[in-house]
Amino acid sequence: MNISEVARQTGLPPKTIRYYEEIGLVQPLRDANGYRVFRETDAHKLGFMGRARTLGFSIEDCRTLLALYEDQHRASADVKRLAEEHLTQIDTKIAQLQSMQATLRHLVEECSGDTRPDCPILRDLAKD
Amino acid sequence: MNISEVARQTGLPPKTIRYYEEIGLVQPLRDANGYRVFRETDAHKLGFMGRARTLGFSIEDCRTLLALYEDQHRASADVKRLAEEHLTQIDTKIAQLQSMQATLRHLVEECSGDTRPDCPILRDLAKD
DNA sequence: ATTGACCTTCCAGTGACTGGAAGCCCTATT
DNA sequence: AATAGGGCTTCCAGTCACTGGAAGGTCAAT
Repeated sequence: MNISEVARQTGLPPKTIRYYEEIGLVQPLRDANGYRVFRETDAHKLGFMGRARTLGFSIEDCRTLLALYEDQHRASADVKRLAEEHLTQIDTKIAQLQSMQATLRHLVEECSGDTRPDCPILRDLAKD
Repeated sequence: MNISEVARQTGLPPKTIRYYEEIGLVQPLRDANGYRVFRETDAHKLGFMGRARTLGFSIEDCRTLLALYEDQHRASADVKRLAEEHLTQIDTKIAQLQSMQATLRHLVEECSGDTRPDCPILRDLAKD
């Protein structure tokens, strides 16, 4: 399977797949012409990566998750802990964004948004 | 005013302040010994930057906001538009994170988190 | 033989810092 | 006067996860 076919199957861009090879996440074979040859297992790993990335896991977390996936003797507790830590980070991030959202929404509502220079948004940013 | 004093006043790390000078956001004076000398206006600009960054505006947006702030003839509509666009991006980001959060929360709940290898999180990531 | 779509590698850039090394400057103490 | 410490300077490299682009080899069809 060539890179574009794996890209189609996984939804990952070829560039990203090459990058994942570079950082050691997959080791496709090579054809006589130098082209990468992906096995089913490679494609599967890359699909796994793609879904884990979609859930916001970092590359290093994904690496760990892949290793756990491939370890028959893993404890689900290890997976769960990783997921819970990540979930906590997501919660934190959402809270931060919601705080920005609330402030900004309020300021935007206050702003007349006409041709006059007076603006509560700038006033807020310029406050001491 | 030396850099550490401005850092204290604005809450920005000295490194960040030097970086902001490097990209042309402030132009502090220089003392005979080469030390940066910040005026009140510099400190004020940096405080403005800090608050705008806290609201999640990109550096380029901050640059625009600063220019609008300094333009006596600005229209508040320009400020409002920028803020609204940014708000939309925040909304989008929150929605994405909430989607991750929901999926992950569900998976974490399903996972027994014990010593057995069976794990719905990995099953989900490995699905076709 | 040529076209055009693949594939390859390598290098640079993104955003917004952050860490660290090497070295000058200032003040206070010995 | 020498030294210790802290603060200041510049410059370089690293972060994260790609992404864009250049230069060039390969393949299938015309």
